[in-house]
Amino acid sequence: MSKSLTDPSPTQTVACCSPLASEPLSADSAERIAPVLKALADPVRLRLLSLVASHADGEACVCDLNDAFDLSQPTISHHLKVLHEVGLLGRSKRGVWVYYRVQPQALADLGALIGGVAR
Amino acid sequence: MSKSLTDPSPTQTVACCSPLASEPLSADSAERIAPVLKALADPVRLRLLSLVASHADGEACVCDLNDAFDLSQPTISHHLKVLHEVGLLGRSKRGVWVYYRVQPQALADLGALIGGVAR
DNA sequence: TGCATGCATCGATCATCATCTATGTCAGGA
DNA sequence: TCCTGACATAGATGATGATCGATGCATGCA
Repeated sequence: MSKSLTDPSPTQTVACCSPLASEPLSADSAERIAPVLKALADPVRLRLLSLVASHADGEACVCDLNDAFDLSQPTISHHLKVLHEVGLLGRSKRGVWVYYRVQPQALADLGALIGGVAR
Repeated sequence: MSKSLTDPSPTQTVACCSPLASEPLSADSAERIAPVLKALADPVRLRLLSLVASHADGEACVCDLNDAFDLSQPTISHHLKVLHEVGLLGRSKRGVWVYYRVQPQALADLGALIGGVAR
């Protein structure tokens, strides 16, 4: 409710755990990881994240993102919020515009957790 | 409806795409990837996959998995079916028992897609 | 000060999902 | 042949989620 606009990691990342296949996941860890995956598990959010990640300077304005979808502005805003809340996207406001950028470490941690690459 | 019990990859895996952060994901790719992530994005299914993956011989009997959760047998069966349908778990029946095993390549592909490791 | 623009929040709606109980199916043993 | 045990399927229900239109809140400009 009182989060700073520039807060880089609103929630904990997934850097907590060894890869899925290396040892049984605790119930607690699973409860912590699932929301991050759930945030990613939507076609629109996947494309949003990918768009932001591959944008010049690694960040993108909401106005640009809106135009890439046939969805209402509130819907895009909602999806960006979901990605921001789990720590996959950072957010900064400059003037009237809001820019989102990926958090590379969060993405790398998640990839390692799933792919089994040593942490 | 007519899937073989031993079918190793009921659906396409995620080996289709370059990493999320390397270029904007197409709408089609996103629609294909999201269901796999959605299958993973549940605490119970995360633990199930992890349990199977870290089990001796890389496979586990449903009876063992049931005992690890405070959930009904049909619920566990449902979750296993979800993981199987997206190609994350393989399945084989021996006698009265059914064994599930991870599909390492599917997991690796997914990890690379997210983590950005070159495919 | 007043207005337009960029984005977030609110409240509603329809769809999807996790879970349950009940039941079906199939294999093995008495 | 009948029964038991292992697992899947069916149908119902309460919860969560994706989306929208309406509205609120800043910022910058005239």
